[in-house]
Amino acid sequence: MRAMSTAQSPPSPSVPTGPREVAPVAHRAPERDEIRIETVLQALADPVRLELVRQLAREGRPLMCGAFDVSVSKSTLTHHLRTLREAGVVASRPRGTTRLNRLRRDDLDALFPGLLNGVLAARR
Amino acid sequence: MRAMSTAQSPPSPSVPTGPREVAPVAHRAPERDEIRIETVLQALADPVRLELVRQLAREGRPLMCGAFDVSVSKSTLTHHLRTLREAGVVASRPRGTTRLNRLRRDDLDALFPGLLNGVLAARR
DNA sequence: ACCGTACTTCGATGATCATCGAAGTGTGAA
DNA sequence: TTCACACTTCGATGATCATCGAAGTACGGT
Repeated sequence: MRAMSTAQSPPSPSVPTGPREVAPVAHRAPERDEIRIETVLQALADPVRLELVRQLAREGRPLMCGAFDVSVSKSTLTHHLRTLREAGVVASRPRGTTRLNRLRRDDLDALFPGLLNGVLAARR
Repeated sequence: MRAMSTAQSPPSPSVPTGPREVAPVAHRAPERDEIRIETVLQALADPVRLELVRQLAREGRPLMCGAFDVSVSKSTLTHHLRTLREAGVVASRPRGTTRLNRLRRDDLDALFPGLLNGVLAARR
């Protein structure tokens, strides 16, 4: 659904690109000033998602979806990464046929100094 | 239910005080080393509970249940305070006919340094 | 054009949870 | 003991959500 995606030309010259209320990309992430603490905490509160954040922090570099070591299905992993992305905890950009997920340390540290370090300091 | 409560004397001298597996008080809170980050984040993730923590931090002293300014029913407030208590975020002790709720800053700062400050630093 | 890999979307399902009112418990005071 | 106040427990309800498999989309290589 959502029409053929490969089409890059709108059906008619009217409304050339549209008002573009949200952004053309499917994978939206909030700007820094749009990140809300409730959403971030909600995102971090899930054990699987917390583990994803831990692995990103431990590796210290972006990871593709398939590189995470969690015991959930592919679709569930997508769901969790989307939750983290929409909360502003991670950002992701396509890399060939895969997708690189990056921990938004700078933004989180700027908005909630100490939060991420405190969470990561917790003993397993 | 739970038998007549007014009875203060156990039925028999055997098992004078009992092994007391869980503690005689109804309001249990985890010891410092029992506090888990997932539970704490889960507790902080709710908007009402986050507001309770904010008010406790702002006042800088224990507050009785009735002193919180939130727009939920009495029973819902009890539910949220219990969630915070069982997560280890607050501690509460009876004070006459009321109950004083205290933010467990020391324990949280020791376990997850920076977390609470980061959360409280978030702009409303 | 075709295939395979990598990820996403969809719809369903079971579990958890925030919410409430009503009824219960406990404490201090009259 | 009786009352009023402060809080808790209970049971119900609607909402959110983690989970999955199946089907869809996108991209790079052959």
